[in-house]
Amino acid sequence: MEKKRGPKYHQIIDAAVKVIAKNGYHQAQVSKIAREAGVADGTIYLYFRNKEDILISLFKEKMGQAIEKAEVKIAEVSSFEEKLFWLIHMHFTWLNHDRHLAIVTQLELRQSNAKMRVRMNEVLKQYLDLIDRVLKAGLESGYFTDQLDHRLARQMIFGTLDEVTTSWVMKECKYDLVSLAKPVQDLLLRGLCRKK
Amino acid sequence: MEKKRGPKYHQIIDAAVKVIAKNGYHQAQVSKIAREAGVADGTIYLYFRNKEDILISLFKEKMGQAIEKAEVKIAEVSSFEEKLFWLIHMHFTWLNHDRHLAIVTQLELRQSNAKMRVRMNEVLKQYLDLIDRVLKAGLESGYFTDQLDHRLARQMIFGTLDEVTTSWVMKECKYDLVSLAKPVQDLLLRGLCRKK
Amino acid sequence: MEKKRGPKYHQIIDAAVKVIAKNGYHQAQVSKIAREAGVADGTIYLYFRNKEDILISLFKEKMGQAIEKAEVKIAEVSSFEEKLFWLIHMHFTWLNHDRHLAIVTQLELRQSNAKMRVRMNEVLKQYLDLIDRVLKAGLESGYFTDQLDHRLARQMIFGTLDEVTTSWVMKECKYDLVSLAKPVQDLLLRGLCRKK
Amino acid sequence: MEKKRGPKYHQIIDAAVKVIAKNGYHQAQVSKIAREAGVADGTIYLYFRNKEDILISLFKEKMGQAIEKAEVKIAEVSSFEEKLFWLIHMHFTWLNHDRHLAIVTQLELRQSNAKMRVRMNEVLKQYLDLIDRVLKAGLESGYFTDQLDHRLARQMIFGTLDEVTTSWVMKECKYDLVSLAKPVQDLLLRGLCRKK
DNA sequence: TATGAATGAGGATTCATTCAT
DNA sequence: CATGAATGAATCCTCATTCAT
Repeated sequence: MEKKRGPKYHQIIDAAVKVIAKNGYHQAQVSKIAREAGVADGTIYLYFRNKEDILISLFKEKMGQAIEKAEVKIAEVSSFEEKLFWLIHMHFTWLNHDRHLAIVTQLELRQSNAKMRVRMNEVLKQYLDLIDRVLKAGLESGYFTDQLDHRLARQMIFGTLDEVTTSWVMKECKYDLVSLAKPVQDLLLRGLCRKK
Repeated sequence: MEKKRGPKYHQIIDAAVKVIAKNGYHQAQVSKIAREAGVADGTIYLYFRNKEDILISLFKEKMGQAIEKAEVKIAEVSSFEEKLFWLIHMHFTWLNHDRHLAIVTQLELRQSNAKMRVRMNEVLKQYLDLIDRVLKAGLESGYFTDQLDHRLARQMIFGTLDEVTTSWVMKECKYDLVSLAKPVQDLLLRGLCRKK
Repeated sequence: MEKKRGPKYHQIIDAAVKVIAKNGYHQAQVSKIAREAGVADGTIYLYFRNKEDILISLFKEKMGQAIEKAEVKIAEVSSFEEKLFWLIHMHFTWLNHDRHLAIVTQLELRQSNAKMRVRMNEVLKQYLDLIDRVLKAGLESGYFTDQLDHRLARQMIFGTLDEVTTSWVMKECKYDLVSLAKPVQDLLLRGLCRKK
Repeated sequence: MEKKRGPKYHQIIDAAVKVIAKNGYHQAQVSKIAREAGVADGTIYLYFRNKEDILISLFKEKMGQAIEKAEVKIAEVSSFEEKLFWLIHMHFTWLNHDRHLAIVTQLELRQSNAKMRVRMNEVLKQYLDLIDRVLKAGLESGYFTDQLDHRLARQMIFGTLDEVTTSWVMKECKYDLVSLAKPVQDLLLRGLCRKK
């Protein structure tokens, strides 16, 4: 039962983002999302298999767009340092731009159950793959050798970006996230060590 | 209404860890926890205000113990590098040792609602403070200068530890977490850069 | 959140009367009422805010109808004695006609908590106002002067009707209540005194 | 299993009155009564079979005392009018004197279930018998003839006293109840009719 | 396509009562 | 006599999903 796309598909996803950001994950009932989207409760089920499917689709759509944009930008630059910079920059720009979405991905969607998070990780996989490709560029350009544990490096990058973003959201997005791109890049490249 | 401590207090907390790890957050009914603890449902409420209070107390107890142990160990060594190493080592040891607890803290407890997470963050605050103290030692020893953004550094450390641990849990704890302490320390200290 | 009216609204109220009369106030679970009404448990909540709201609505609906009918009849006659007679007659007819309702209003609904009784008193107020209007007619027609304490008179009338009805219900409605209308009117008008 | 009397018996009953008056019937838990009485929860059960038994005993003790006093006073006077007056006077004096008890008997105890009210009615029976004896005196003295329905007369007297008292309690005992004895006697004797 | 009324499963919590001490 | 820790039964309400229109 493949569900349809149509104008209402995105209408419902955007309504979901808005409703979850405003009310929180556990107070985002299907009927509220339907009302926000301006459709009947039942209509939701013409476009999505179930509630879970709305959230997965939401994550897939939004994340997918972000990854695509990042990929394009990263392909435009050649050095590892620049690629890493733009990875961070695009990540921050993406969430800095849509605060509702930031709340939803960093705080609310994490309350979903284990089963859903497995499915969201499948989406996240593409992002991790992108990080891997950036790292591979670093290896190939000789920026570092394979003494560097690839998997750990990826986890440090992702973990840091995620934590920085989450902290920003929990501080109610009071400061500019994008301006942190450069210092974060620097931190990831050189670590805590600052000896000359 | 101050609740009692007693042998059953810890009995119930440990039962909660086991039940949540096995069944998942949303399938961890009070009656299941009571049965696992070998007490009546009502007995739970002689020791905890409500279900939420069990989970908060669980987090507080377990996290508290871990932080205490880490603090002791960190105080025993003097250099920044060693302090950082033991911070990581203790973090990994803690969760490597109790896989049920790892599942609960890394995956299940994150499904709790906003109100609960605020209260859990209060506990987490102590851990972040510990990281801050370690970083301060680095600053004072001249390992790095205050050109390093303290807050970002803390977020990198915590984000990395958290992501490494979560990945390990999601890989079903198939490898030894503690053996990652050294490479992670190295990664955090020197960053991705490996040029000599 | 204004609740709907519809055929099911009255269906549920009538089911509540039947279930409460048969099982008693504290044994009248929502699921029993739903089953009796032939709807699902959840449907109840499309028509009523909560269980309390069913009971308040029940009282309001039934009492409201009775008061309206009594008012019409009382307006049709002109003398104070007749007005009083019809007040009593309508009161007795109302409950004599629906024994389940009699049990519910005289015995079961009185077990409700303080908050509910305050709300039921608001409904009862309309009935007391009706008694007051009847008494006012007696005053204006010169049947009695204002040496008569209005409030006490109302309390005697209401207290007597209530006690007569409750006694009848507790005697399991074994005799005809309506036939008591005339003797009760006589008693209220002339008191215990029977000297000529 | 006949329960013991002792100093704590009355201590517990008085605690029950106080707790019910302050917290309401449904918030008067056994443990609250025990605390107020200064005994352990379990001690209650050395003196009473169960919670119901406390309330029945409370009603029986308090009502019994009131009836006894009323009987003595009524025996001292000879005319029907005087006997009726003292019946009313003693009823009002009793509750006017102990406002907590008034709240408990007029409002709170009525929330008890059908089974309990049957048992309370057995106690009340003695009071109704007293009214009957007063009425019998009226019949024998020729104050009225047996054209007067005895049962209805009793219901009017009791219903009126009860309603007057309940109204007074609901008005938070703001006026003096005892001063209503004379007007109520007058009302019951002569009815609403005031023509000469 | 779209609607929205109807469904019904599922769980935290209270509190009267017991009984080992 | 007295204690008080422990027991465990019992129920209202929400909300994702369906299906007749």
